[in-house]
Amino acid sequence: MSGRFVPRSRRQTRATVLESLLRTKGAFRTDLARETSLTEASVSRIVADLRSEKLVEERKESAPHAGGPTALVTLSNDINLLGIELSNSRLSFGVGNLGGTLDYVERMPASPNLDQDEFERLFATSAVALREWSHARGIDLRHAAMSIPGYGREAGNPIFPWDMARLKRFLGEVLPGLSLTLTNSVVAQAAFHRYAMPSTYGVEGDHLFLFVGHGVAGVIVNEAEPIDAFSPFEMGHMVIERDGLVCRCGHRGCVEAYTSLRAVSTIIGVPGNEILARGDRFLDALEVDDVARDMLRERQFLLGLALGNALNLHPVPAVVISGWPSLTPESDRSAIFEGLNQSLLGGYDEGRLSLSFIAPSIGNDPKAALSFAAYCFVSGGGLEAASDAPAMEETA
Amino acid sequence: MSGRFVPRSRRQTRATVLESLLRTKGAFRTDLARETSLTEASVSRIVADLRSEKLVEERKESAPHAGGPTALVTLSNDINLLGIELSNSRLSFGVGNLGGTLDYVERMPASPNLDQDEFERLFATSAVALREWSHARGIDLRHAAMSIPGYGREAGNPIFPWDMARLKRFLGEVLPGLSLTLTNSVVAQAAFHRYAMPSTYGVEGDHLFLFVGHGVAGVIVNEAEPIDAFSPFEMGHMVIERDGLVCRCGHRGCVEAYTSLRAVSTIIGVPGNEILARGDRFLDALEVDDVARDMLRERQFLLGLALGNALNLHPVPAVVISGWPSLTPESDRSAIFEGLNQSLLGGYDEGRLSLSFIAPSIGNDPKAALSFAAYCFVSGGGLEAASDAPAMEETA
DNA sequence: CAGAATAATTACACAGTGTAAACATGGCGG
DNA sequence: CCGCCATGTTTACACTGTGTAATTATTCTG
Repeated sequence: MSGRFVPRSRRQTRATVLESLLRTKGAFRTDLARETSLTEASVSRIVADLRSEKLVEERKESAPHAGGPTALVTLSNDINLLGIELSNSRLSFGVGNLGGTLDYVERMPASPNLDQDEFERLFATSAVALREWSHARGIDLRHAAMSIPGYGREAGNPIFPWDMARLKRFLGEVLPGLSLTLTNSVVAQAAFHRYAMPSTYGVEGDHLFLFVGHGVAGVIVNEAEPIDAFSPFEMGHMVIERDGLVCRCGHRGCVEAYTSLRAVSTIIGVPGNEILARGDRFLDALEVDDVARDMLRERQFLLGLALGNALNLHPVPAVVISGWPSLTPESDRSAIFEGLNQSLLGGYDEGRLSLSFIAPSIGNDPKAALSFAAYCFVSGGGLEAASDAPAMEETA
Repeated sequence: MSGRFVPRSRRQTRATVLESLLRTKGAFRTDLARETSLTEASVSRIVADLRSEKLVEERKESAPHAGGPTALVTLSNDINLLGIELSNSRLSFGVGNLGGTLDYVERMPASPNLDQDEFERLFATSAVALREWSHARGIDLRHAAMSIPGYGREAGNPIFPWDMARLKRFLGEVLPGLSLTLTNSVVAQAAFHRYAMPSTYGVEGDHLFLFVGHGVAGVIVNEAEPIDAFSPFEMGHMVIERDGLVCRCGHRGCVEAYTSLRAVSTIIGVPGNEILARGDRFLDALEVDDVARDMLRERQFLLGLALGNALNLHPVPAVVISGWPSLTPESDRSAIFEGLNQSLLGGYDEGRLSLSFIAPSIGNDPKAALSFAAYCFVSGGGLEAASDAPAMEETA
């Protein structure tokens, strides 16, 4: 049981410490030592290192009792990162710090079918402005991350069928000297929830975070693992009804064809963004009739059915759903549980699966990409990408 | 790029070396160094260590060219392990060595509903015989593994709903002083394929190994990861047909209800084990009529559909199917591809997904459990479980 | 302002590593 | 048959990150 000697690389320990600070937004050395499973001696050495590099700061703050810790270690706010976020409706990017504050934002409407040429045209000019802005302030960007819906499939991205090598090359040219990580939007969202939102949802531990928006996808959040190991969970194209509704992917009967924002907006005859904008009471606010309401219940049933199927393959103790179903009244939403009950092995049981809902967060782009950039920077130990270990460029 | 200094624990390096030897069935030191990413100096030290503990041996064997390696390092064959395998039709166990040779086997018929009391009665007497046998030969067992279908679910095992704590306690009492690992049957199968079969199937790299037997389950084999990190892949209870056939799990429309050996045997009116026994030409041999044959095609279509759904959630570049579909003619089997084509995102494409079939291996129990035991022993560095690091008892 | 309580730093020993030099082995040409 | 050559194997050494334990610093309490 004695914590035996298992040294890690310099980069790795630094990463552990920095990641802990990013998550907690500052901690005393004692707590740091506990969280990182290092001795206080090691923490002391590492913090001294990081401080000399101006990656962390210490603010005097004493505990209420005698002999408590004297200073709170926090990440420096002078580290600048770039986040780029592509979504179905817009392209946004911004510069911010490790605390998640955005200092520069630009958002441009974009079509769900934005092609790569258009993107390059759009971004090229903005990138010049961005560079001027940073240059004027003497800001140098330490890392950049771009999140893309559907990113990470071997088979290519079904939503934005871009050439990733070309994208990297392009960004490398437009933002010279800046290390960049591409990632899936849901992974970035997970980073956002973990690092930028103090405690939006009450789920601790491993869980599935599922988005029901234009697509139906999520991410398995494994607390014990680094975020870049999270696997995007593309549930949207599970066929649940043979010869069912036609989906944009070309198949029939996909979950997405039934439960996406687009499908819902067809049912109630209201554009998708308006549904989200109405928030909690959209069914009432939009005067949805009973027929449509029944259909929405049915759709939620199918969502539950598919979710159960997915959980049979990949069991997790908790699921958090974000999207339009989070905005329906509990009585309608119960259809999800009914669906779950018909597919989840052993049936749905509160004790074994905790299912919760959070309101879809809209309009905070590109904070998710920024959070992910922060994670990337930190998980590289705050060192330049070059020196040690395999580069993490290819992070999915 | 310079291979920086990242020491690992003694246990870990030993494990790496031993695992490599287990997989390759012997290697020259140079190759070992390459495979384990250690320097030859380190390999030298570790091999010297292992040799002094009689875990490995060196056999003189020189290369055909000048200055080649002089001795082949192999695992010792004097290390004895116990494998216990529970399946739907029998309970088997045996003692063997790291090379996979069984020196003692006992197989007992058991019902698919074998309950824990019966198991304990069955095993208790055999365990005495086993202990006498080993004692007479001065054999001491270094590790034991038991594989159980459906093992590893948080929610409990739907197939053998036993109390795992009690099972461990029982085995601990009947086989005192023997360290034991429980695992899922498919994980054990993966170990068997990796370590005991030189190259049964031509798949290299990550893949899904899918069994279609009494249940429909598989395992994702991730070459880069240790076997105990493999996740069992329970596809059998994915609901693919709402209000479809009743499944033994109580739900309707599960894959298993359509494609399990039991379902097939119902269609052609022949017991499941006979189907497998007939091998390659069971359709002809059993004089299956055209109606039944069409149904089997349909069932394979559903299997493909479900597989596509599963792969959407968890993409892998290759799938190997073992079970009755492996025994059907290619013309019938093509239905699987049709099903895949209707659910797999982007459709089925040879270039992106390699799907292959291998004959179901029957009658080799408990070799799979033995292979897994070998893996466990080796991945513990061949050290007693006590000393270092978190115990690996809980391996799923 | 002394004492108590805890935090933070530092000296030390240690384990596992890579580098590079020394040593060993077997085939080949003379 | 012998020395050379090419390669494999071992060893001496320096280095890094670690934990332990002793030392020093800080802040509250009485």
